[in-house]
Amino acid sequence: MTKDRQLRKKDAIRKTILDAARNIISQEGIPGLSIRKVTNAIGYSPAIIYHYFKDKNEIVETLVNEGFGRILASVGSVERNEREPEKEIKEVFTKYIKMSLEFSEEYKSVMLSDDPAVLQKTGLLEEGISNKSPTMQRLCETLERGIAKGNFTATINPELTAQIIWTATFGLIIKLIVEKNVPQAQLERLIDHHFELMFKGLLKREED
Amino acid sequence: MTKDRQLRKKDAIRKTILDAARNIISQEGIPGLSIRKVTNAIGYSPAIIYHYFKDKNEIVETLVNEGFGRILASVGSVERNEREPEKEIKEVFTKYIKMSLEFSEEYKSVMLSDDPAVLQKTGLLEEGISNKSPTMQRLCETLERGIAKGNFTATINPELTAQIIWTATFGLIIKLIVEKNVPQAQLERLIDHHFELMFKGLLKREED
Amino acid sequence: MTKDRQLRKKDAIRKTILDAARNIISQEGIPGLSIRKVTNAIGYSPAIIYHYFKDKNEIVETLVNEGFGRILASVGSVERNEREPEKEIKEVFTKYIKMSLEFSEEYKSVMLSDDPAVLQKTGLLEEGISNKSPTMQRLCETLERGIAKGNFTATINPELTAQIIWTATFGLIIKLIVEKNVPQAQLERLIDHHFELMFKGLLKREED
Amino acid sequence: MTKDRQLRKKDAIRKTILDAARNIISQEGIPGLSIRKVTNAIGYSPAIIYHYFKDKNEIVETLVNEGFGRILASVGSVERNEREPEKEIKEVFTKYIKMSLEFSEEYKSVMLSDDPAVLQKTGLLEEGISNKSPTMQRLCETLERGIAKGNFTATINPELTAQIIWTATFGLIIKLIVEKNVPQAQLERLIDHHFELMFKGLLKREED
DNA sequence: GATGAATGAGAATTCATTCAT
DNA sequence: CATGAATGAATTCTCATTCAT
Repeated sequence: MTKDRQLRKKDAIRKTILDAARNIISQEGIPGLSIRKVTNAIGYSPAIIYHYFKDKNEIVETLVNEGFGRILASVGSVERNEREPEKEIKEVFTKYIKMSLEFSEEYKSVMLSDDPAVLQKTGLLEEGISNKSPTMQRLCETLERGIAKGNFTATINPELTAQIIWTATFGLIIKLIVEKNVPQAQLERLIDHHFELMFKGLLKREED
Repeated sequence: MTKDRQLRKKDAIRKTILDAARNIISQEGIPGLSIRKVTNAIGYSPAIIYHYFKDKNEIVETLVNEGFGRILASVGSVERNEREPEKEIKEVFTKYIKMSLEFSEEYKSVMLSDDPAVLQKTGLLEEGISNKSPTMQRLCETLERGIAKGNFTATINPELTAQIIWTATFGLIIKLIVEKNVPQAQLERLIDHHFELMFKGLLKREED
Repeated sequence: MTKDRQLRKKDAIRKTILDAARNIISQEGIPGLSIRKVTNAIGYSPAIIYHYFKDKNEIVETLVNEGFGRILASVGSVERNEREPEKEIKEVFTKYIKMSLEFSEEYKSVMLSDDPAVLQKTGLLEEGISNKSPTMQRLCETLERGIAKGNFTATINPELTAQIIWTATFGLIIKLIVEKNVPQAQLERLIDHHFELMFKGLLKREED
Repeated sequence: MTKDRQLRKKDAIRKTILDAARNIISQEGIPGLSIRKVTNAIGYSPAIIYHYFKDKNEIVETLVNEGFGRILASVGSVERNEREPEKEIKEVFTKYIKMSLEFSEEYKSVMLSDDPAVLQKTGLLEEGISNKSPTMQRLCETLERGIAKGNFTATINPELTAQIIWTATFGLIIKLIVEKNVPQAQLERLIDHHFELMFKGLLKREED
């Protein structure tokens, strides 16, 4: 119908706006985003924004939700590795690091936001989180599987360990984002060493 | 004499300004700081700021150095522990975590700022950082001592390990700050587990 | 259509702004020009300026080019006089003097500005200027023609001579502008005598 | 007396202030002069200025009068040259050019000021000026002497010629000041050529 | 004499937003 | 649907000047 076409067109323009905004954010960060820059980029006038979004904030929020979804989806797509759970963990987090760095500014803003609504999605330090957050649940399961298989130290507390692996990785990511210009080679050395350190404590030892 | 009193008064006002600025930063972050807000808060006219500080940047820098100094001082006060370097590390980082949580908003603002001036002091991912930053240097030395003593795995690269220990701890701190209301008991469990994980990878194993 | 009308309106406002700016410059000189004064004069808010001009500089440049263009156009309209190049020179400079006195305040502001952007257009003392400035080029050509024809002393250096004729005339103009109330008759006597001296020189000639 | 000493000291400080101001003006021009810069330069506080001068303007005026006096004095010191009046003229104006360039900013401001009080001293285009201004009187006398001796063309009107020589030289000076960075060699070529043209004129002479 | 403190006015820009068309 | 025009509030910073001490 005509309505359909209109809706589709409206969505297309929304997308154009979001694309431009995402682009600017990835280059200049969220504080660098301005309506003018967006409309300059897409060849429209500043006023048009308010036709498609309530205000600047709505753009940011939309972007943030989107980025979040994308990261979760990619992480969720990692397949179980029954035999070597540590490889599964490494794969999941490596993907996670990569995705985070790809959408670094969006990632930073979501993850560092203390807006309660956002925190409800991002919080993971509370006791019992593994029963609430699917992501943490899966990580815990993987850890438990590893313990059961004899790959991981039996003494660890799965949930706490999951939380610490997560915060440790999170620290690396954030630091990499903040320091922006870390050369590729150094970045890879850091990531490697990160897992090295995590695992050498995680894996079962002969003497245990 | 009078000069003394004047100097003290000048310092007092500088302090007032810094207090106001610190306060604003706590609430709105470094980008939220503006000369106007500061002078509104203290009931002066904007121009007076330039009587006490060269420019806005000098205020930010002063605050950054101050916060940094406080943390460094506390961390620096930890004594060497020749026999058990891992205990020294644990003590240093425990103090560091405590101090960071105490001045959490300032810590967050400083550590997450990508202002070049700030980054010059907070950056630590670059290769060779252990020759530049005294803090990283000490951490590296401790690691090397631990390797020499046979406490730490000989295969680790001290600088990279120092960086990863740091980023991992940093991630824990930031997450604790962002999630604000983590209960004390959970907080302590997390910190304990953090070191547990770090060390079990760090300590030398029999089979090595 | 509507676009036309809009464009015309936009141009009209640009013109309003330029008029106000020109007015202020006439009264207070280029350094006296400020965005605020302009918008106060036209009853708009300061921000709107940036809708019509990139920045303050663009206004100044536009004005400078405009004034310059007017003078150049009038000077350029003088026809070549092959037989008596000195008459051509006299005519060009007479027109130049007249135009300068007509837009005296703008002329003064522009010609005495040491703003680099302005100087780039008004500078003419540098060696080789006759290859850069069309005006100086034409003057040089006329001088060379005069030498070739045997009208002008062969020993003169065309570029240097062009520069000196220019500066001498410039001095007369500026002095006339500064002293404002020179009576018409005296003005004409001065201009006449100016060319007399330029052409014949002070020293007695044998043929006199 | 004590009063004497006080007065002398007061004068000494006035002089210090003026020195600093002169220095700043010669580097950054009159618009570049600010109370703060002056007091920074002399190690006093801004407020002290108002002890010795009514306001900023009084400093500028004092400087301007002083510079003017200096130029006149130096020009007045040129000795008469009975036999070759053209050499006298050249010497006077060469000295004048040199002095003007030395105190260029002050010179520019005085000479371009249209303040009536200043104009009374600087005006010289009016008919009969040679009976009012000592400087112009002397120049006229020299020209008349030159005519009497047979060195200068008899047809010239001394006063008008004096005025034109003056304005022509003035144009050269102002242009040199405005264009600031004219290299020394080019400057000398221009000055040479200036007198060449004044003395010999553009038109070819039979004796050439 | 001298000054530190303070200010009000003004400088150029930038930005999100509104509104009539 | 789209926009040009306009604004008010904000930004940092500079400057001449005043005044109590």
